[in-house]
Amino acid sequence: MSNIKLSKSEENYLKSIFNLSEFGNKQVSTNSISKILNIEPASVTDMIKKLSKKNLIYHEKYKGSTISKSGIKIALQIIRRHRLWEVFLHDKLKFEWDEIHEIAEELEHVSSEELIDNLDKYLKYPKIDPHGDPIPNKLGEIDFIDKISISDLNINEKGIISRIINEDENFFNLLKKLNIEIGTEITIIDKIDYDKSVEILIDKKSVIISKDISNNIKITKI
Amino acid sequence: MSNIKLSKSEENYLKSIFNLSEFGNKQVSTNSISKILNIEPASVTDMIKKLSKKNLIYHEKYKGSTISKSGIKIALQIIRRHRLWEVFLHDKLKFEWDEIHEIAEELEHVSSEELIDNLDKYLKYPKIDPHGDPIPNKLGEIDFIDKISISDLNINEKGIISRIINEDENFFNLLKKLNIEIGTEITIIDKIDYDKSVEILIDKKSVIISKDISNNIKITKI
DNA sequence: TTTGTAATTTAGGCAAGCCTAAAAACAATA
DNA sequence: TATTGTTTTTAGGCTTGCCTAAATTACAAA
Repeated sequence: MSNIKLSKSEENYLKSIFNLSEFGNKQVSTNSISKILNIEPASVTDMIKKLSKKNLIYHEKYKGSTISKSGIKIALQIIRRHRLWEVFLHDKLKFEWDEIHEIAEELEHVSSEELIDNLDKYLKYPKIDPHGDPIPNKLGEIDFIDKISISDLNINEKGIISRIINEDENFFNLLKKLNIEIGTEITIIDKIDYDKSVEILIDKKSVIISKDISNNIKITKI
Repeated sequence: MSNIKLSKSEENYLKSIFNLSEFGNKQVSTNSISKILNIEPASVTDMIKKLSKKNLIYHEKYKGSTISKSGIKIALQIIRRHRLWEVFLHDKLKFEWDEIHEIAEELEHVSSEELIDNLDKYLKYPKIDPHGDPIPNKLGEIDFIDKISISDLNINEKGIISRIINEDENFFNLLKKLNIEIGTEITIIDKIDYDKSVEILIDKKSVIISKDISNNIKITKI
């Protein structure tokens, strides 16, 4: 069917639009795409026209863009490639958690389907990437595990860190310092109303983390 | 020093020029580059100017191009990336010998030095790729093993297949049929003067291979 | 309802990498 | 040496993906 080979740029736009649309449900503004990709709005408009013509997105002038069914399908494949490469870089090549994103950003555009399928097999069909994000399978199916934030737990409840959203180096270093990684068990000790920060127990040590930090860490309640 | 990031195109030109120059020793014609890359001579001239300005090659108008020291250095790094990916694709992802070239052609342009070094380590610092071609190390050093063709052996002499030059699918299928791969031992039974074909013994079976085929197979004498 | 501001689009331009057609240089040989 | 054919270069053009500046539209507040 739609086996059009997309350019690296087109793929990046499509992926960004998909991400901004929250799995295809929201209309996406030209400005938000511009900000995420660091490309001027005028250029974004150009590309929007291009992707519209290919029926990968729908666009209403001055209103915003919606990603189409086939657009979603392709976006999920790009995300699949990205996350599989992240697993490879982390598990096999022993890259640190914060170094993998940038490299995977390049590798994801190498578009051999067979390559990705063989990689998937080689990695034993992983379900999540090193950040805890779910990996779409060959068919684009993806586990939407409902994840909650640390601040959603009540005092004395326990959870396991399951996903880390922010990907930058400083955030990574902080987590390292706090001994937080995917799989770490935490217990809520206290919730501070004043600034919405949370006191949690990790490895028998208690730390207070800000609202900003806890928002970037998803957990599974246990 | 020269840590200029090259475009995919520039890298491909540089690699081709290096290959055509026989390790930097020969002047390369615009036409030969054009043929290898399937790009019109006029466009090749454009790129030659660009690479000259960057001092990666020297160019004498209407005469030809020579690759520079720094050009060779970069070309060897590109070749290193290519061959390491080929090892990965073949050994780890279990791709067939004839499928790896095209994919490696893409992967070689992902230009993280750390990625390649980690890959190298992960693959346990391989010395040759699946075609038997030597892999340059991090410093660009490469084993120039003097390899001879099948037809260079005399009757009754033995050799081990050490390098297969032609990379296309038909050639691959032929080799498969003949049970020829890297490491296979052969013995020369007869050399036919008429068409320079050679009769060889493989796996206790004798076959006659044409000059064209034997030229594409290098061996190590034993 | 008007008006000001922010978001978006249009218009025109630019670099990279390719192309074709034509001109210039070189090489081969009559 | 002149001629002919091949190789290389120049000139001008096109697409992609970006840019800036200016025009248009949407929206919110007065």
